[in-house]
Amino acid sequence: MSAGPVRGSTTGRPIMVLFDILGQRWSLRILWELRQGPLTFRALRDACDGASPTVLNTRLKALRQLGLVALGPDGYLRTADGDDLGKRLAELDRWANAWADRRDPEGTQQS
Amino acid sequence: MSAGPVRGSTTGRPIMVLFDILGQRWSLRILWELRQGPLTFRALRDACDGASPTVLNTRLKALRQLGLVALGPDGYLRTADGDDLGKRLAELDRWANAWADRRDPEGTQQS
DNA sequence: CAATTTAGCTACAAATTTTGTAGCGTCAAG
DNA sequence: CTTGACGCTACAAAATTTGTAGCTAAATTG
Repeated sequence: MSAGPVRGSTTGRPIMVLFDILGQRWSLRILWELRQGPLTFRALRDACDGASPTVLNTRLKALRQLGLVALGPDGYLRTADGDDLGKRLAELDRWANAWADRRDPEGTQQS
Repeated sequence: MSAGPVRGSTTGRPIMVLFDILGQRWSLRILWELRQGPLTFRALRDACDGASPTVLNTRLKALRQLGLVALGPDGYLRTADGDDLGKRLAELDRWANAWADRRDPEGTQQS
């Protein structure tokens, strides 16, 4: 009943469970892109710079198992918990903007 | 002047820069483990379940470039910004605990 | 001074993850 | 019946991560 290579902590500490999933590519992004309502698998893929369907599906499965995302009639959407977590990401967005400003007040970026 | 395979977004949006680094294994964990003061490279390695020195160093380099972590006389430590970000992780910890409770009120985990 | 310890960090092959492209099976129009 | 959109799988190539060994430099010990 073992299921392949073990990744991440086995302690069961909630924060570690979270780190395990969020520390994989696209997890944070998926949660982020779902902030304004449901997206179909394909729309989500597009929103995520065309992440491969393989990873996308793997992540969605994991996020669903953790009860953060669900698949509804209109596509994938965040659950209440996922939305709650998503709000933290919104705060992170605000923080990141201030942080970037602190590091580069002029905003030296393309376009 | 290109530097190998490109990873993550090139938009320069701060939140994406953050997602890029945090969405790699060990990044969140490193920031987390540094919450109570400096740790030497080796101590940090131990704290992170023995993450390989290769990745650890790669992450530390990136985190230093982003101004989130620095190397002081007593080892690695979070900068003011890193500490600021770290506080969000502490909130995330609290959230994660409540979340886990919601999902499993009995707390079916070892010790 | 020489031996030991501790530090940060590099080398490198094996293992695992991620990418990119193609396409399947289903279902609802047209 | 054809078309199009849906969720999703297959699979090989490319990139990342792991694990172990060990290097160089600076303190510390004797």
